[in-house]
Amino acid sequence: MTPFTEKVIGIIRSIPAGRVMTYGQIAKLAGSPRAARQVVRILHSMSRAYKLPWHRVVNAKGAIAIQDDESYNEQWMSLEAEGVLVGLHGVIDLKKYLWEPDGE
DNA sequence: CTGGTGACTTATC
DNA sequence: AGATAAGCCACCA
Repeated sequence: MTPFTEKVIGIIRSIPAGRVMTYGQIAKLAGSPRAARQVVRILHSMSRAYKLPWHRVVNAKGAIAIQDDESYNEQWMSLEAEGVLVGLHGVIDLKKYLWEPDGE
């Protein structure tokens, strides 16, 4: 367990319902602006153990990044359930839903 | 230990 | 604007 991991977990846990964050933002807030991959790995790895809202994390385009259809569908449903309108391509309107902790 | 990969991002061409 | 390269670091073979 590294400090980076703990930060990432804390950041993801702080994402309010109905809002999303990008991997890049999380990585930057955690201390490594280009460590988006680690965020992904941590998320994938810890979401199950820490009950993290991984469905509130999307890529830089504001789209669902998952490759697995089942998980993709699960994220889609979770977002819709929180009031986030997801496009048919899994694209989310970042201008509306992107949560910036600094601008909170 | 070495090497390759990944639910990604940003900068350059 | 689409394609390429480099960066990041944990995990698995």
